[in-house]
Amino acid sequence: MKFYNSMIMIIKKSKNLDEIHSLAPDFVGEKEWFFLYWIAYIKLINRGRISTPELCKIIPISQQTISRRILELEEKKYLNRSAGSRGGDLELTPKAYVHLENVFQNLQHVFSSKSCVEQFHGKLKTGMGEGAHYIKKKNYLKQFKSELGFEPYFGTLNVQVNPDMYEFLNKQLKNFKQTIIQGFENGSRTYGDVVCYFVTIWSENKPDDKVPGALLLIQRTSHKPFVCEFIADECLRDYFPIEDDDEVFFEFRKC
Amino acid sequence: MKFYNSMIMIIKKSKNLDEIHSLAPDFVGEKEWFFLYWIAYIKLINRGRISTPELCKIIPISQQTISRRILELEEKKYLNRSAGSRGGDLELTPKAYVHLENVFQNLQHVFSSKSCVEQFHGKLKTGMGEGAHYIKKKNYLKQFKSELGFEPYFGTLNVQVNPDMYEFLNKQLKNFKQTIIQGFENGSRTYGDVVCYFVTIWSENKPDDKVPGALLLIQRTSHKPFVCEFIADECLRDYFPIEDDDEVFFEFRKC
DNA sequence: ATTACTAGGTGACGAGTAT
DNA sequence: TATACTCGTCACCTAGTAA
Repeated sequence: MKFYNSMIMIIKKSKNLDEIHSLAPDFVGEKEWFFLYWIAYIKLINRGRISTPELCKIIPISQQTISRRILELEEKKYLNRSAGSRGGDLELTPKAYVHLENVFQNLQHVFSSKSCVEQFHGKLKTGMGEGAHYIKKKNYLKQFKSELGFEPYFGTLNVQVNPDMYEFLNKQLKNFKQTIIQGFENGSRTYGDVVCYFVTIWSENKPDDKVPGALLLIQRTSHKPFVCEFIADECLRDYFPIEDDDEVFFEFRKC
Repeated sequence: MKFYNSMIMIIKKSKNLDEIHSLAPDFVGEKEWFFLYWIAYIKLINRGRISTPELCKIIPISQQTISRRILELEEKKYLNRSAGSRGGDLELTPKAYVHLENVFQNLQHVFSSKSCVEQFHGKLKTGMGEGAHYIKKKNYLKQFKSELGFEPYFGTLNVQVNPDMYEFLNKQLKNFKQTIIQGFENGSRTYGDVVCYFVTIWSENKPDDKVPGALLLIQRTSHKPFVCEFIADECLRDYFPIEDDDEVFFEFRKC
């Protein structure tokens, strides 16, 4: 239980108002925390005085509420307004930074634990055959076999994931096990490196039949955003079987 | 302006409700963000199913509101509840992690900018003379002179800062310029290393007369928490002059 | 211009309770 | 046990406006 304490800077509300004040005269709620966060961030880029109408343009609350919130937080010693009225220079106290830092540290834990999202999914789409074009090259093929442990089927499985998932996936990629297939030159054309991530793939049809494969990041292709290309040692379309717009699931294999 | 965008995941409210829904059907407010944050953190330590009454013990909101919030966030595709009712296993979607990560990244900016708090202050207190005891040792004295550029006055200035400031100061210390004075043995006793941070010190009396000095972290002393010991090349008590409980200000010299 | 007070309307919270 | 509904209350937010 004490483990949770650092996370919760908001003491559980009680029916008795006096009790709140004796327990937490400097109570900070969600809204107040965000206000401090906004101010801290704004101070990074805009040092100096900011008026409440200016803040109002940036922060999604009204000028009146901003004014009230500043007064409250000043009262509770989270803010100092060095200059008098007329665009006073807001400053967060160390007390405020301690609150921001608590959340920051917890978020560090969240994002440093690699597997905060374990499964990804998307819809099967028909690719342009670009991926297949690459895979067929003997030079790549040899490396696939040695690096991935299988000789891939001559075609890629194109899975379109939603933008948020794609964004998150991209940011998390660095945490996952990868291998790089070296590029090469073939007369006139240059074939770039291919980054492969080790994944397992499955479909709704056979949720317990997870097939090992690889997610490819072909460096030089202009592959559409939000589409991931996968390879495996057989034709997954036939294996599962699946068709366009069917849901495809995948997860990264542990390092 | 576009610089601000990543910070604001809460679209400014509008009078027209329809407008909100067309602009941001998946609006996440402060409370909702914190809810996702709490769930993310709880999932780190307690993988598996959690019931709403259990969450209620941890999160400072009622079971009813937790239930309602889960439904809302499920509706907006921030949460998935894999199992049916009866303690369903909550899971954040990548969309939710993107929101958490935005705030996380902004906090990284806040805390990586070294000088988010520039000035510290506290009240002058009379020390136990422990600091002075150390400074008098010739072995330390020599090093102070070479490392700090001055021969310190035979006594430390003890400044008591409030707990929040002390906590924040401690966490931020690693960002500041320091030098280590090597410890030594003197027959029976061992004198530990002393970490010195380069600071400037001033008082309310002479706000423009900032005196260079050093903040000492004497490794082996059991110096009271929340008290910082400073040295300078003269007796600061007489120089300013200041007495017990007077406010003393200090800031770290830039690297 | 700015800050901040008052007043009024609304949305959110939690108690009680059905399922 | 659990989840989630209804409903009364209240806190909070914004508009208007004073200073």
